[in-house]
Amino acid sequence: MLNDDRPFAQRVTRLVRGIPYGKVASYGDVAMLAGSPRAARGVGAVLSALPEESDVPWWRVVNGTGRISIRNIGGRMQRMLLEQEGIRFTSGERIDLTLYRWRPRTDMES
DNA sequence: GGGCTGACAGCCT
DNA sequence: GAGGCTGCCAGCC
Repeated sequence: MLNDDRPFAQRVTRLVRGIPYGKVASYGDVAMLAGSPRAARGVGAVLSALPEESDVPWWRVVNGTGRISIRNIGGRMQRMLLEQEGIRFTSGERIDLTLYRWRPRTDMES
C-alpha cells in the first residue's frame, strides 16, 4: 500500500525514523510494520548497513527481550545513546519494554 | 544464480 | 526462571 515498490531497507529505515524520542522498538515490531513479521533479522541487517550520515535512530531498536544484541562497540554506543534519551537500563543491561516500547497505533491511547 | 552470514524471535529442555 | 537450538527473511560474497 505504501511504498511497496521500495526495498525493505527503505521501508524499515522509514519506520525506525518514525520512532519518537525516548521510545524504543523491537526488531520484530519494525519487521511487522514493514510487512514481514518474521523478518526481524532482516531489520537488523538493514540497520547494520545504515551509513553514519543517516538520520535513522538505529539505537532505538532493540531485540524482543529488551536487550542489545550488538557485540561490538556499537552496542555500547547504543546503550549510551538510549540512556541519553532518558531510557533506564536494569541489571543485565536490559530495558523495560513495558515502559519504553513504542506503539505506533496506540501511542495516543492512555 | 546459489550459498553463507547476521544487530532476531519463538519453542524446547 | 534461565539457557540453548531451530526457523525465517534480507543482504552480501
